[in-house]
Amino acid sequence: MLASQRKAELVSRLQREGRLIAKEVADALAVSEDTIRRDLRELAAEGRLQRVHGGALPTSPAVAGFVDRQAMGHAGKAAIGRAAAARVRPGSLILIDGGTTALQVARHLPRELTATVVTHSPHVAMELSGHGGLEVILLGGVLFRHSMVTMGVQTLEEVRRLKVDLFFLGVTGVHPAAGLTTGHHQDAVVKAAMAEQAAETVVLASAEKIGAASPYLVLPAAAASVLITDHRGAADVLDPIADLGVEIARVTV
Amino acid sequence: MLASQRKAELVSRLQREGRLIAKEVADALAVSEDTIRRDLRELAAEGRLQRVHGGALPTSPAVAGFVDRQAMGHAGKAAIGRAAAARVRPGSLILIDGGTTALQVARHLPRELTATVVTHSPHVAMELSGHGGLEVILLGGVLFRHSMVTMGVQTLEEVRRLKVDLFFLGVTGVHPAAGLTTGHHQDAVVKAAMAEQAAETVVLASAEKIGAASPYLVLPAAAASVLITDHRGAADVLDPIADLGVEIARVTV
DNA sequence: ATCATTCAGGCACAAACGTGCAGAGTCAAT
DNA sequence: ATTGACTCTGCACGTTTGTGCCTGAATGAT
Repeated sequence: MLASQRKAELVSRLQREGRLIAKEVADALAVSEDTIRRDLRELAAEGRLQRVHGGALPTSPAVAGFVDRQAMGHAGKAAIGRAAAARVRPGSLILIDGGTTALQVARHLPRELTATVVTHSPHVAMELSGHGGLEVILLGGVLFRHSMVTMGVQTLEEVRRLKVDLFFLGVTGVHPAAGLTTGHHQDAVVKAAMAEQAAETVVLASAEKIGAASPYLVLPAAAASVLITDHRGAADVLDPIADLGVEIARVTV
Repeated sequence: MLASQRKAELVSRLQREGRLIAKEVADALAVSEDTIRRDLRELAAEGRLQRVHGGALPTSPAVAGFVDRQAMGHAGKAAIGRAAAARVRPGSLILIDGGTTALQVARHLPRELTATVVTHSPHVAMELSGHGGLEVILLGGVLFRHSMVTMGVQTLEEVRRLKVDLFFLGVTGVHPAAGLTTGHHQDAVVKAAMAEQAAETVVLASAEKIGAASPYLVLPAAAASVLITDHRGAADVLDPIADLGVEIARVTV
């Protein structure tokens, strides 16, 4: 493997995983830790990542608030994203929600995958611009700053014209009684409309969202096909949801 | 084997495998590494690949290509962007094209400006997410990788519903006879539709585009209201355009 | 406070590099 | 056919770069 190729791989891994551990990647790429450390040092000098003891972290880029959320709990979200991406079948039509967890799904779609991806998140769309095999369709509408997705009647109208195989839904609360919830009214409406058009809805929920409830209902919990989470607590929190017929997929960081 | 034939083979291999190792291909093509190195050096000089220690890598397309273009000639484009942004009146409804120059317009919009911005570029939309006073409307459609804008019937349909005050148009050629031109058919159609809906069309053209012509016509030069450029050559290149009734705004870096 | 891990810098070796040069081939003019 | 100019290729040379190992210092966890 070429040195510069290895460096590119490091950057790409960092973006996908949200962190790098020198020892791990040295092992994975079959070179010495010294070499990795040198690479990391040089990449840090170029400002392409931030060096920390034991490995490296991303250099926080542009959109501040959004990125902050991205940094927190990144390892778990990356694992959820990876597990979710593995469920996409070649040739299928999928819908990806906005938000940091859904963005991780986009990041983990295989480079060679051939499929059509619909999203209302410009962030997701741009992330996928590097995937040559994908057709990316962006839903229009009014840009909603907090979560960086488009919204409004235009978005709704476009969603309602679709019929997709798989919808990756991000929510801020998953509760057996309160259902799948989010913090914004309009957001809830759009998400619900998306789920309506999908054969299967895959819910992405990092650990802290399990058992939580936000003000606006997207769907009753039973409407989900699969729940992917990195929750590692007692099983009894998830059992009531499983009892509703939802497949629970637990991932580990 | 002919030298040029060998070079073509190198490029094709690189495309297939994503990387070239000098030693490997020297072996495979039964020539010395010196010869391969020389070939790679020349191909790199032509910009057909990127030379690295040990071999070569592709000049990364898609995102990288876009970023590269962003880097080049940015001083002039920034000045154009600033001058263009100054023309936006508070409370107006404006349309911003995709492309690197148009992105500079977005960058230079005053932070406190209150207005509505419509764009088909997710890049522009994200750039504007920091401007609290703006309502940002993103046009949906199929994402076109080369210029990172949405396209297709959906985009066109949405454009045709609009009536805007100002349209900032980016083109790759400005010529008194050939008109305002761009390198892609669909792109030209969308740009034309946008201009159709705008009371005024402001053309953004960095110096190298003046006097140039690309294959697809967007509009006749006379259809522009204003041309903003950092061209500093003899005035006689711009005079024929001014004679068509187009206001010429020259900026300096 | 102790101990394992991680780090930067130095060293040595191998691989890859650029350059200059010479032989082989091509081409056009004679 | 011969000549001379030119290009392409491989080889030899000394230089640069990348890598792994080592050492002593720094860091973080216990």
